[in-house]
Amino acid sequence: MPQAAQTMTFMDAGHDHSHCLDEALDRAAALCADQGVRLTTLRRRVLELVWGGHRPLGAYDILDTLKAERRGAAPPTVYRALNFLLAHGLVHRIESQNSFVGCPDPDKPHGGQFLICRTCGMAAELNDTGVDQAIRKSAHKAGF
Amino acid sequence: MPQAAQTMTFMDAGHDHSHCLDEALDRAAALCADQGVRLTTLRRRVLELVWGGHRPLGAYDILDTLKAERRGAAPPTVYRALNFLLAHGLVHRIESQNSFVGCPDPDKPHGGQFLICRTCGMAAELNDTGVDQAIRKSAHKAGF
DNA sequence: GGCTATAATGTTATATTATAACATTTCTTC
DNA sequence: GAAGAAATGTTATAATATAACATTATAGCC
Repeated sequence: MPQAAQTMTFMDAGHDHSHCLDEALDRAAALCADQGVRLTTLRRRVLELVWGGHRPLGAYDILDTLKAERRGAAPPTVYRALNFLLAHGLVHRIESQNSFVGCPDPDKPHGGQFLICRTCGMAAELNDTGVDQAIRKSAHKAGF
Repeated sequence: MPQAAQTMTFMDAGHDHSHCLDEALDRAAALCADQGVRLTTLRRRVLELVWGGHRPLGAYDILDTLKAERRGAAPPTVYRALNFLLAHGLVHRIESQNSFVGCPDPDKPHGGQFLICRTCGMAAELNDTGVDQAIRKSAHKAGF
């Protein structure tokens, strides 16, 4: 729900992001190995797509890409992979958009707020205990 | 997205909420009059249902009730009324649930966070500038 | 009061997002 | 390589939401 009040300008031109993606995939692989769960080809590919789209992707966007790559990709194909990635903190779901983004920091626990640019759709994950603390404090006040 | 970490107990027994509902409807009517927009019978009824359900209601929950009351209620009937109410700050949408709640304080600007009880589904609106401030601060840090 | 423009609602169809249920394949472990 | 578990394939359908156009009601004006 938190959304940026102002537009945001990115300076992407000329900057190669591919190594970021590789890093993210490597960290994901390591994290899964640690946890004894399997980052299968499909799951890895979905994670790659989520990361590769430089903004949040809908499940059916991902599905469209998968369909072109493997025979018989269907909604459950995508949703199962996404649910796995969500469960292990590798992606987040942006509820206000029914869309998914890669988590830049899957190792650390964090609160789950995003800033989403109204103009370009880009999302940045907030990783700042201030917001969590304020929520916690407010929740306490409200009797939760 | 913020959710209560703990369960919440309500002491509803014996407490008559009907006057709260009346008050809410009266305030809504006043607010619409101020803004020169029409709180029609249908919109008022939907607001009443949203408030009357003591927890967030889905659009199709509302639709089911409406269907029993007026011939020809259909999805657009509900969604149009809800969109009107949303636009005028009379209800909020809880994105994580695709559900709707009455806004207890439609006159004041506020940030849109909710605490949602994991056990009973009850939602309480946060109205605390601390959270907004923390988000704003964090957004600034992130370059938004 | 009747006329007109606009807003609201009715109506039908369909888009979008997500899951259920069961079959098949793949992987791990022994 | 056989058995059990996990993952994926496959088909169908549920749940949420909107598009598009027809009809009705309302407000403002004469």
